[in-house]
Amino acid sequence: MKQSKLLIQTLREVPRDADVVSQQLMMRAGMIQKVASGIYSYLPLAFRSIRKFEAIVREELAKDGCQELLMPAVLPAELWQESGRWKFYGDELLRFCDRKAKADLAERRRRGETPDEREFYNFCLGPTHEEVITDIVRKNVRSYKQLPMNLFQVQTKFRDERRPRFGLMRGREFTMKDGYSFHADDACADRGYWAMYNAYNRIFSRLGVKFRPVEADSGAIGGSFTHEFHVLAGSGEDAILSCDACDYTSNIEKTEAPALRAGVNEAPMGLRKDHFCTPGVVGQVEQAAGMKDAEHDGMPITQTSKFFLYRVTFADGSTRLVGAVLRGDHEINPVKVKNLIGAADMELLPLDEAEVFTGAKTGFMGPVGLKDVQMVVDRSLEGGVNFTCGANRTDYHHFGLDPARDLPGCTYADLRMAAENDVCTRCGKGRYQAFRGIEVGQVFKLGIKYSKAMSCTFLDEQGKENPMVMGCYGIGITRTVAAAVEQNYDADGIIWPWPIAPYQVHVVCLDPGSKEVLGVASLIEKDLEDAGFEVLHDDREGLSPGAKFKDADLLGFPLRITVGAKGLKEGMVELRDRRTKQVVKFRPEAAVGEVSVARDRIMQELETAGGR
RNA sequence: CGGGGCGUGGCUCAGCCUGGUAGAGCGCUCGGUUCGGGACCGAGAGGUCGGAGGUUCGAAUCCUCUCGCCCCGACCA
Repeated sequence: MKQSKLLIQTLREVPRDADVVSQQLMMRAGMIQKVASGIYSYLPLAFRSIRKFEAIVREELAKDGCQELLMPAVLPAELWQESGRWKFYGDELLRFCDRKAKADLAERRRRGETPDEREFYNFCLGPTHEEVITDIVRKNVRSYKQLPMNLFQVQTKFRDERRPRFGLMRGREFTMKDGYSFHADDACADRGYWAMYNAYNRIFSRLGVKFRPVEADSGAIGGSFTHEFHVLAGSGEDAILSCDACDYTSNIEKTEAPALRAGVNEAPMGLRKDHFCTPGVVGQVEQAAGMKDAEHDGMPITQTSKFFLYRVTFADGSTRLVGAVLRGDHEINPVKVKNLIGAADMELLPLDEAEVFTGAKTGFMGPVGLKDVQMVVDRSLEGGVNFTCGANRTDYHHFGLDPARDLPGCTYADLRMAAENDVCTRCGKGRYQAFRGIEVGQVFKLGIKYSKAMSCTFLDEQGKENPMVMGCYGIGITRTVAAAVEQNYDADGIIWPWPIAPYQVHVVCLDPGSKEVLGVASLIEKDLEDAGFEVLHDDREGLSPGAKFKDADLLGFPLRITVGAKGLKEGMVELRDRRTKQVVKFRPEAAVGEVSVARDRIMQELETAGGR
């Protein structure tokens, strides 16, 4: 491909609204262009990478007998009402009405009524396709003999994010591979789950990026389990903890935190109310220092406590106040609290309400003496005594808190955020290491949530009707490509992993004005293409070598071949590795051999560096 | 949704405070000189200053409303 004919405009400067590296580089490299907030056009170079990643996904899924289909992007409200998600999904679901509903609405208005427009919405843009696929399967699959079945599509999805950001990584419109499996029983669904888990490992290994499968929170859906696949990158939104001794790797939202018992060797004292006064906003350090009496001249920070008041909402709509108590030096993990309570939704009680309820300013709220609050206590405090806590009186703290005595009926559980260097709860030997990750894939055992709600059933060997057991499996295609950039770049630009590089070799002709030089470059281009390599030939005239090199670095194809009059005087051209910057000189006719060797080396490096 | 910021040629920005009929750099076109890490000279094309209303003899500039975009937070997977 001749670069002079390629639709591309590289930018020297960073577009103002590009905030993350992948977005900056991909915009500067002329790969993507923003059309609206969170909505992008994929220009030819980006589209090539996207297609290549899709091809990897398709190939690996084919190995597991998955069948590809394509469902509509525009979905009728009825299906979503049937699963119950029409009400549940919130504003991320972009809803609208077709002309018929619009006419009905107009008619009602003409009659002077003021109907709620939202009630006329009868379609949405699909953010995911459980409903549609379940509808398809229930209409076409009746017998256990047809199961299991695994179906997927690669499709443009739309989620109306409140705040689109990070370019392709959190856009509103994006390409996703979403797959769904249907099974006759739980054991089969588990096998299907692990088959996809393995397929995803193969996919991301082939992609050539560093990644981790991590255990993730599955929300309040009981009995289900899930793994997320994360591309490791410093700019990742998710925190991941991974044991340095065993395989345990999990999203920090879910990571089990070891109980770090404190206050267990203390002689219990009574609860000393309003024991010390620390005017102003008080931190844990001041709390620790304030714990003084005849036996104690201050206490370690591990003897302090902190307190959070949440309002939780249950699936039936009822609400309750929940108080969570943690050691002062620990961080709360709200997901753990939510799951422990079994809440559908949970919010930190707004500060003004909390102050009215407890009668104290922030920093001085505590669990003692509050009525109608369900108390949950982190297990690090279990069996311990002589903690501090807020006194529910501004500027005052209690000393001598004994949860067992002072918080009757409280529940102990793991409520804190695990931290780097905590001892692993699985093996008890290793310690957690922290990573940042970009979630690019997820495998999820759905169970019978949708098949039950939508009557997706089959007849088993006994002729008995059962709901199918389902799994769902997603890969954010466009997000993965962005994540690959996020992980692979330097000061000069992108460094594409070979498997998804838009082109593999960039032939840079420094003197396209010279027939001889251009001829050699074109010959190399042809030889390489004939040998199966993907080549972009920078044959643009009137640019200085420096400008061409800068563009080549920015575009970041794995290999660059420089063809210039200077080198050709000695009969040589140069091959340069984008990542290592190493250069080898060779004769033009040896291009295919040199590039093949370089490719093999790069792929070798991917295997050892990528994946686990 | 709360808080903050920004909308001026394709891109990055100046001009706004203190109203007087629109600029620079990059990019693009043409001609010429250059040519191994973003060269130079000359000549050009390109903008209803996000939109609407108002104040004024006169608005990119002041006022009001509105739309869009970005950041932080909340939310979400």
